[in-house]
Amino acid sequence: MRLSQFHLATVKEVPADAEITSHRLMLRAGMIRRLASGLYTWSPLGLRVMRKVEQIVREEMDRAGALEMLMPSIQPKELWEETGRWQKFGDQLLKITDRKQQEFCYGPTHEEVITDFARNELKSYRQLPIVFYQIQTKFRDEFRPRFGVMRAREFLMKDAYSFHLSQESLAETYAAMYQAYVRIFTRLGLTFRAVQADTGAIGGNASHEFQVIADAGEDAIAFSDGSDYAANLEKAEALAPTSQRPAPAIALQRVDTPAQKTIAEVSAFLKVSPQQCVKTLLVRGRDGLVALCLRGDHEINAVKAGKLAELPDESVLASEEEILAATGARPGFIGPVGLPDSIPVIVDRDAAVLADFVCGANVDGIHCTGANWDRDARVSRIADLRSVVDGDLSPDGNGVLHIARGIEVGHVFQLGRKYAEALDATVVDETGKPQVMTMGCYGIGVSRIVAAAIEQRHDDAGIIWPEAMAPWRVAVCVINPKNVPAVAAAGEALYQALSQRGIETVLDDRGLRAGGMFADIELIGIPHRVVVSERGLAAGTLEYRAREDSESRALSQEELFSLLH
RNA sequence: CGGGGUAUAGCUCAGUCUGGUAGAGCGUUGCGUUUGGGACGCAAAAGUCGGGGGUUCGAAUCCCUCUGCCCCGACCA
Repeated sequence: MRLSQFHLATVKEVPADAEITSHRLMLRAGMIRRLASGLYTWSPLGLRVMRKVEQIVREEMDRAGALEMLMPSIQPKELWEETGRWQKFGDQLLKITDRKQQEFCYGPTHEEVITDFARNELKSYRQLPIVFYQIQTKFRDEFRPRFGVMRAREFLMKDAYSFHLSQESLAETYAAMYQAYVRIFTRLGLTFRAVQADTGAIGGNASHEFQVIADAGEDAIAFSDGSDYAANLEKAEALAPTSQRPAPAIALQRVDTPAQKTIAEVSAFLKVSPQQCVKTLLVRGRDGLVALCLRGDHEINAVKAGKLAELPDESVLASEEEILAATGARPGFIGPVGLPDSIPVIVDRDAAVLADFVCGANVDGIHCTGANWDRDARVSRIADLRSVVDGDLSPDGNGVLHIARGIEVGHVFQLGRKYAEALDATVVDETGKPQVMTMGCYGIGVSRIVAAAIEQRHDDAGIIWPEAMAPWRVAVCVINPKNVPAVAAAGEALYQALSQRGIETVLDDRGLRAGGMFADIELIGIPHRVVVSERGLAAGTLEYRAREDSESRALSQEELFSLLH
């Protein structure tokens, strides 16, 4: 490609509200332009990068035996009512009405459509297992679109769905897809981690997220430094402490804490560590209020709480009025000592081994010291309630956990029979009896990968693409070609020679001054740059610089070709 | 959904408090000088000041209303 024939649209200024690096750099490089909230136009430059990602995804899915197809982006309401998701998906589902007043949605995902396809197409167990996939635009009406294409409403996604007669078959395909994902993200040149994920309300058997490690990531992940263990923070188990609870050593006392409500305030005021305090959360259970007790330095894990039998899937904190009515005290002074018997007290494993701890006294302005379980406070049961923290032991017994930020770019999921059951997707088995199929689903956020790569690889000058994602591998920059015909000719010849060797090359023949040319090429992240100049021509060398290097070096044409081979 | 902010030239933003003929930088066009890290000079084009309503002799500026966009919050005791 000759840049003089291309629409390169770099800009110097970017809106103040473009907050994260990848969003700013994509705008500056002219890869995307915003059309409306969460909607972006991909320029020729941006699309070149997205197509690179798409192609690697496609090749690896094909290699893994998945079959590409294409489903409509618009889906009929009736199908979504069959699975109950027309209501359940909520406001993120963009609903549309056609001129006949028939209702549709713009697909946020395609379980309904593919399962409908499968129930019509698949009749016999002999056709299984089978994996279908598509690469297609999705729409989710996000509550808060932000960070450019990282959390856009419209985005490009690869979604795959597998169909099986047995759980064993699903497990095999799941493993194959997992391996395909490892290949994809490795080929893309990204630093990533496959982490165990919570299966959520769908309740499948296994799920992994593929997370690109980056500080701007929206997800927290926990990983062991002594093993392969890695899990989403929502899922990571906090091991039970090995120590036994000490015997009570001191008597229960009530002390005045007139204005100390938070753990930080109480522990500072009473000169005890937060680890020696118990914090109590009152939440609305399935049947009245429930108390959850944690060590003062720990945080509640909402997903773990949601799995308790006493609580709904999404627990909600009690209001100040409810708390006052139930305990006689305001938030900040609640504790397990002297709670009404009607409120179950569920205690985190770590809080349960404390003795002589500090907690709220259920009287405004008063806390207890020297409190002890059983002697002073009921324990209905002990559970894992908290999020793990840096330094916790790994649940698999090997190493210590660390916390990192990640960007979720892929998700593999053993779905089970939920959708096949709802849509009655069956095949006949060896005995001729109909069996509901078992399913898996496997997603990759193609457009998000582009942003995630920039988040992971950039410097002050701009983007640093991994070779596999770069819009071009090599840029040939010619200095002052208009005044020096020999330089123009040499640049053209080098461009032809590289192109003929199958090396994707862009020729910067715009005739810009050197500074402007270099700034653009660095901003758009081309991995290799070659400068053709009067100076180099006289010396008989080319000036080469890798995007990641800070110095140029002189190469002969042969050396350049072998380097780029 | 709750709270806050914002909307002015193609882009990024001043001007609004204190009403009085619409501004800058970047970009664009033309001419000239330049040509190895985002050059310089001269000239030029370019805005229903988000929409509607009101107050006023007079509104980008004050008031009401609608819309778009952005930020913060949704697990804190």
